[in-house]
Amino acid sequence: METVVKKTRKQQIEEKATKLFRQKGYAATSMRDLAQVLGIEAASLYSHIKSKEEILQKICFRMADEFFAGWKEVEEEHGSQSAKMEKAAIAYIKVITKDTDASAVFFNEWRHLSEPHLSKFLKMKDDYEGRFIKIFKDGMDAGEFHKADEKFMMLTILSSLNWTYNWYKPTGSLSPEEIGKKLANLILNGLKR
Amino acid sequence: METVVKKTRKQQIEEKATKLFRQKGYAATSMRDLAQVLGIEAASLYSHIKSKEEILQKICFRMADEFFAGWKEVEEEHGSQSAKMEKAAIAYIKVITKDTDASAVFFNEWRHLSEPHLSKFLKMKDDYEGRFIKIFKDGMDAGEFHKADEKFMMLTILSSLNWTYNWYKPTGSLSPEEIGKKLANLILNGLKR
DNA sequence: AAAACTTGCTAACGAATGTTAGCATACATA
DNA sequence: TATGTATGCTAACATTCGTTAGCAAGTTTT
Repeated sequence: METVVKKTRKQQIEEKATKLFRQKGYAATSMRDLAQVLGIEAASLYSHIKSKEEILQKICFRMADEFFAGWKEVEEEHGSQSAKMEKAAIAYIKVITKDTDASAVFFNEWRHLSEPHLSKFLKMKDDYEGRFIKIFKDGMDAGEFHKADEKFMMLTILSSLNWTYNWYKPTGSLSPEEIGKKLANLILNGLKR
Repeated sequence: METVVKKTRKQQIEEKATKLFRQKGYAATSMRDLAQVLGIEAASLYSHIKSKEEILQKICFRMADEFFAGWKEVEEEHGSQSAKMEKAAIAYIKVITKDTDASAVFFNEWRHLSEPHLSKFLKMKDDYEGRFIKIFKDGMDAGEFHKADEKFMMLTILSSLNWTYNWYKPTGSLSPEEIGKKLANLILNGLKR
């Protein structure tokens, strides 16, 4: 006997909007596009939401919150920086794979946020990236990693992790944990054998 | 004595459009925005271009052509797959860093191409990615690389390379060649020492 | 000097945009 | 039974969109 969780209309709107924002981009998605997918009129959307941008804000900040929540697991790791790195990758990939549509919007559409939301968003992004940088820095200081520009490292590695939303399929052979492990391993040990 | 190359109005339009498409996205950039940057009326643009999308097409396919042209250098390399990999990374980064604005548009705005341009574009993208995949496959077959999913590899590595348009500054300390080398090295040998 | 090309303008077009006002119906709660 | 809440409609709004028509002036080529 399955429990059917009743989704509010507002939730349905946000879900469909997320899909559309990913497919066509935020700016190219009209409220009439969105309404059509739901089988209602565009004006009816406004019984449930305040504005188009409100939906984007919800998506972006919910994702941001989840990334920060995922970092808890990283903080519990007190071993090597490599181990920390792996934990971070796994936590990150878990969040992305849970909702690839929302991830795509998070990564690509945040620039359409208006102030002050945009500034708040960018501050959170900086904060998060800083945590990654610290792992590299600590690893280098401890002699565990090659000496290198840690910002360069962070950008390179985060870009690999970020990209997973583009190809991850829940039906694929790799679980999110496995993907995180493999990516961390590739980054730490390289391609060569 | 410097030689001033005269730019046609059409070239100026394409340059400014590239910048705007990168900043605001294709869909969110209006012809009036573009005209304003150039100090003319929106309607005047049409003395030089056929449509808004024509500009996007120019940008996307010029970049694609440059990536393919850069592959010539890779084909001249007949050493190890690692050496080939490095050549490919360098060629790739050279193209990206030559015009980061156009690169950003190339990577993020191609979905706004209409048919049949979209299909042509995707076919070129597939072709190019296939060439990268082959390096990994050959490297694995030759026992030079760890055994792994080569498509996974390609996606991971290309995403790192692609991302450079986001942070490269011509005034920075690293030349495009150096960046390509460093990235290839990071990928091949990993972070660990 | 004539023709062609470049560059720009004003005015306007039809379509699409996000959003509001005002109203109606069903359903759950008091 | 009365009331609030969720859900939806039609009609319309002001604005913006990409684009075209028609014209004019300056510059280059013939």
